[in-house]
Amino acid sequence: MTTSQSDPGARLLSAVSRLNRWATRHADLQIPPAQARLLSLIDSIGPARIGELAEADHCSQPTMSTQVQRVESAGWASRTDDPSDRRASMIELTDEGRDVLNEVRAARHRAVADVFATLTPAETAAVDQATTVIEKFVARSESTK
Amino acid sequence: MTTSQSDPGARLLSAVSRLNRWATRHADLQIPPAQARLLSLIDSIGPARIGELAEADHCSQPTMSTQVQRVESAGWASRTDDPSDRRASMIELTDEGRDVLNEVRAARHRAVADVFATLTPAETAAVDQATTVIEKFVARSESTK
DNA sequence: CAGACTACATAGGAGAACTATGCATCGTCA
DNA sequence: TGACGATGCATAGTTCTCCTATGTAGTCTG
Repeated sequence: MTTSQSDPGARLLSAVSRLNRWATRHADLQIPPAQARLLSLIDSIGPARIGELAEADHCSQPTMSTQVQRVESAGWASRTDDPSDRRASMIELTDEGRDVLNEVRAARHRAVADVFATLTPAETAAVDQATTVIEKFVARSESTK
Repeated sequence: MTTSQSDPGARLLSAVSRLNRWATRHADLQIPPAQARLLSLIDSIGPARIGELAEADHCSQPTMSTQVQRVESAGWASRTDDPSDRRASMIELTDEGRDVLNEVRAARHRAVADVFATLTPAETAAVDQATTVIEKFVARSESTK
């Protein structure tokens, strides 16, 4: 007997959790996943404060503090004082950080390449559309708090 | 300056990692995410051995051993001896486990409900298709090893 | 300008994952 | 049939990620 599995939302999140699990194990990132996510985030929302990064990543501020310290001590990001608020500082990628991020993206690409090759054109299109919707989904969920 | 972010595969995995992060924080699951994932897995592939579960979840055997012990001691799964191999045992959901799983699915549904309400019909359709493709994706990647 | 608020850091703990390793059972083959 | 490698699982120890609670320094406001 199987419990009901019909709700689209539950199904999506379940599938995403599983794909994420697969990707974490399969894509050989060289760096911890959370740090890869952070580099990608800094790259996309530009120089930002710790609090802004935490909100955008949907994690707590202390968690982001720690992660920033890690990527900073690895030399992948740097802080500059926020002239308008001496408590805060702006986090941005270093050149080395950008290199690492590009390597992360290459690794992700390599991870899916084999499977992508087996997809039909229609499925490839669906994946592309799916990605766009998911990106919009996460972005929209920020305002929904 | 922004590094290139055009590769479909890298983009998909990045988006998925972010949505998963959002879901983990936002969906109030009551139980740890890995255990939720395990209940869902046991439900979908039926009574199975630890090794089979580990492979299907793309995790190591020791990791699955520990997780099974947790859901077992919580009363959500049970073991029965595998008659054909005394080293192994079959893991299956208990009635209570099914109840918990249904609650997990309800929580996931609640988590996305607000955002789903803001999607256009076309986007909803895209999400639905996306889910199907992702499920296929993960399933197919099993054979690609 | 005192007190509330804000931005970040630190401390401490739980969960999830890994590799390495040990033990019991299984299968096979001399 | 009995020894030996292979297999299935458990345990140990470590790393990473994340949380809440709390402390501290800087900012704003009545």
